[in-house]
Amino acid sequence: MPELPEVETICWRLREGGQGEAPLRGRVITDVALADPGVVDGDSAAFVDGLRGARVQDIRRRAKWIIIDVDDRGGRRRRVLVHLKMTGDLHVRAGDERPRFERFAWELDDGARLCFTDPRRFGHVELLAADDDVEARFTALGPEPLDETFTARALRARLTGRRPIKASLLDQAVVAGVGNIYADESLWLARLHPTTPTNALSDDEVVRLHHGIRRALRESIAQSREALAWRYENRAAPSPFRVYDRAGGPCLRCGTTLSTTTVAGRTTVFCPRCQPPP
DNA sequence: CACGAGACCTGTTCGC
DNA sequence: TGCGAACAGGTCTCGT
Repeated sequence: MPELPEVETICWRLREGGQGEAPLRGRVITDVALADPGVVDGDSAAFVDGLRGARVQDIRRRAKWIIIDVDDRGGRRRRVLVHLKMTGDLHVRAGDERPRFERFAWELDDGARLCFTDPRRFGHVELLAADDDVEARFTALGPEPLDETFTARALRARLTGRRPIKASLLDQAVVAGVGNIYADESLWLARLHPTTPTNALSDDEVVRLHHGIRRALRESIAQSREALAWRYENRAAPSPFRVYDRAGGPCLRCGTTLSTTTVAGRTTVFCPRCQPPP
């Protein structure tokens, strides 16, 4: 499921606790339960052994990656990278719970467990070597769209080629963390048709797109509880999204029926009136 | 080189 | 109600 706002919210939830969960920071991993060794990149035995006795120091996000800093039982700083891909989730559960689709879990010193669940098994986890440079893993990623340094000018500089603008938004080297949902949300806010050639955007359109990306992501993080509840628990609740999953319904701005098309192989929803073809 | 299609997996939803 | 087909938020790899 997760794009930048959902991954950000999961990191926040793990860091701060809440919703019945205790904060993960400071917990010691007493054991590792590996229900599906296939989710571990690299040596799965080293993953289990390297984390046993480790203490969690921090949980961070870069693009759609979750980075967990731990100090292993020898006191060395190690990093765990988790990518949730389409259907992964990471959450703290009571010690006696065994969630459906659990792939691995860390048994914690307070009796709880950090569970990684993923029905589709696209997600992966990796324990980096002690001397591995985390940042080096992410050099191909574009800027964080919510950073102060991500300006309209910075966006413009990366918008090259004549592929559809939606394909560019899905490219993690252009903007890190945007996926199919927030690409559609951003383009609707910017009133841009998803197939507009990237290099045909005017300066004004780039400014609108820059604004749309940041607004869509910021507002989703702010409403993250709703978004998560909608995603995971209650599809009957009102959709927190402006166009995603609303095909066939009315545009929230002009009432025109929202259309779908396929761009870059992905289902794409847009308003044919607010977002006229290029 | 740039771009799109296919592959990776499996659960859920849709249509007959 | 049952069953197969279509579809799903991401990212790599490969072929054109």
